[in-house]
Amino acid sequence: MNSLTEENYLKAIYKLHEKSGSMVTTSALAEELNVSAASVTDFVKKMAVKKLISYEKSKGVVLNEKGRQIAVNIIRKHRLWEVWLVNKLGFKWDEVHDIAEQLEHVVSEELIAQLDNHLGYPKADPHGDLIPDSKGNFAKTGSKPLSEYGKGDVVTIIGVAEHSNSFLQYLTKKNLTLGNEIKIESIEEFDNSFHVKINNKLQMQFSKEVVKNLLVVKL
Amino acid sequence: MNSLTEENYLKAIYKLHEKSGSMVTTSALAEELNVSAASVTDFVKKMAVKKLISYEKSKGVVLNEKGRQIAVNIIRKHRLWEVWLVNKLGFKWDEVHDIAEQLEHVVSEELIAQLDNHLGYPKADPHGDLIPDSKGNFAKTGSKPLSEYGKGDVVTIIGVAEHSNSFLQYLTKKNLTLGNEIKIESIEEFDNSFHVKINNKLQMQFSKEVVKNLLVVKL
DNA sequence: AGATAAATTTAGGCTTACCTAATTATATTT
DNA sequence: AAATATAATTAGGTAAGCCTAAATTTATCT
Repeated sequence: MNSLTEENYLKAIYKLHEKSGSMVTTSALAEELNVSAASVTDFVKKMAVKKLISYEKSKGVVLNEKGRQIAVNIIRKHRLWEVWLVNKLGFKWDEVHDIAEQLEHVVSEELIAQLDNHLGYPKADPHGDLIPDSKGNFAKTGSKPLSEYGKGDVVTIIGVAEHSNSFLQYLTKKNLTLGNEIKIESIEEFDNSFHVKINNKLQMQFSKEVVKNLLVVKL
Repeated sequence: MNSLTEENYLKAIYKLHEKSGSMVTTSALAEELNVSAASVTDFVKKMAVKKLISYEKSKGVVLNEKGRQIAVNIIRKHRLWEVWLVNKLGFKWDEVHDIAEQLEHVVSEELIAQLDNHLGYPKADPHGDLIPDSKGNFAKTGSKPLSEYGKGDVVTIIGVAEHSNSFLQYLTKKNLTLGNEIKIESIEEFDNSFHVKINNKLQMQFSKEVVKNLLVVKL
């Protein structure tokens, strides 16, 4: 019924909307999907006819409920597969994205239900991203970037806001993983870098790029 | 590089060649793939240009080494996924084919290697079909249909020659599974049905369709 | 062997998802 | 507000994978 391409468009619209909070532009979609803007205009018109999205000429698109439902379901599948790849097959968190990108399109409600069960109904994927339930609802965690906390705060890493290999590998190299406790010792005024203490032991320094992309909760 | 369609053609050619032992005809492929004969003619010509197969006009096609390699690799992936679905996710042997049909096209050497390891390097799938190794070699079992044995023979079920839901469900209903021992008590001359004893306990009768499709080995 | 049936191929078209180049609409400068 | 830059759309085309109908080849029957 819905093609691979359609699923990828819906997922991309969802993702870009999360980031910007507003309508998703033709050029943003073209960039995200690596196709020309002309192709995007073409395709979104077709999706609008199917009522998956609302399209306002020259303005952009937003997901309709129907489209959101599909998008969230793909995200659910993607994240469950990532958990499987890491927890059951032994992949690293920076190795699973491309494989999950393929697996997420496999169609079988039964399969996903069984997989979810096999994994013990995980709430989050290996990067700390929440896994929506089969109805499309996300649990809320109240996580914020480390950058929003200040001197003296003690927080726990529960996710990342950036999924590039280079960032994930940086964290791995520094032995930083989800669950680590961070105490903010001081903040450098000049470059907004953070002096922190990890698990009450190791002293470290985080650049502003790092603190922006570490998602944490206060205990 | 190779499209979904191409993979399905190669797999179909492999399968039909296994069955007939000779060149695979246009009409057989059309039937297997649910497309028109004209589409098959078109497509096999393109595959021949890529040297995946040899195509003789109006005669049919055979796989080249390159095409066989791809076909066997897909079969390997299909069967490993079936093992996973049954052994890890709890599916029944008659429920896994369609899902494995999708999973087999996921591209990642690493994934398959890890999956194989996760499953303990199985030699056969849930239907007893052999799983080729990563080089494309099959272990040989010397299994034959039960129909080739005679009165007094004692054999063990190691696979099925027919994968339809109706046959698999028939076996399930009768509580017959791989590993069961069959003793041939007598053969009915009139309709070639077999009187057998299962695991030295249960008396049963098999029609000639059943005995043809049960693959067994003699101890 | 000649006639008929069956299988295969050729010819011409369609749809999907893409493209480039040209045009139009929107935003940003000056 | 006019000029310019940027973004979006329209127009026209392409390749992949399919189709039907017509033509051809191969097989089968008397």
